[in-house]
Amino acid sequence: MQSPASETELLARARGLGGRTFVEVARDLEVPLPPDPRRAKGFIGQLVERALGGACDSAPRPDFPELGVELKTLPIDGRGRVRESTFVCSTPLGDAAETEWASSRVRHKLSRVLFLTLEADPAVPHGRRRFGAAFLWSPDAAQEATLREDWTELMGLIGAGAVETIDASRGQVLQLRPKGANAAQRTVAYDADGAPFLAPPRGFYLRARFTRTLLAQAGLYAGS
DNA sequence: ACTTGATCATAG
DNA sequence: CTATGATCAAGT
Repeated sequence: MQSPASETELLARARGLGGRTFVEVARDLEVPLPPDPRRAKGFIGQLVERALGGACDSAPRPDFPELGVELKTLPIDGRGRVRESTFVCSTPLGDAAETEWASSRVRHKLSRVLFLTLEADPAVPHGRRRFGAAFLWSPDAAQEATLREDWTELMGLIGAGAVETIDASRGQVLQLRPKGANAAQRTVAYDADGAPFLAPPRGFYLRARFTRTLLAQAGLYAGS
């Protein structure tokens, strides 16, 4: 699959997946669908990247580098509501931690996003679940201001050596949560005096409450 | 129903 | 180990 030449083409391809089941798309790409979804959490995301002609590696760049577009799947429950938060990127805890919102990875990741909704109703067998609507999003002025506030607060605490005081309840739309293989994983962080210590790796996530508003903004809100 | 903390797979 | 892709599952 060639990479899409424009946003229009990318969006058209994504919309072409709408209504199709996971098994159908996997079969077309000649990749087997893992038998146990619990052990294949990111599989559908990877499948969609391939189906749309995006980058299939794990390089720290947008999924569609020429277009500057990031692809995110959005799991939707039986009532049309977003079920899960959306992972954005890992959180820099090291001595080279970012200090400017304008050059932050969060801002770059979220500058242009293609959301593809998918069925995530436990009542539907995994293979029979279908892709849904797709829409492109960039933060408007108010959304960007809120993201910047959250990011600045969280990174400020990290810069002050207080990463361990941060829990997932902080942040209006952006939150910090563990992001690792398990709770025992550690990465290097720095305390207020600049001394290194080991801390669980963290990641930035968009709250489901927030992506739900994006769905509504796109005219796709099906909940009550 | 919803959130928070924990976890799973794969590539380089 | 870090990055990518996320969802699971316990607690409230």
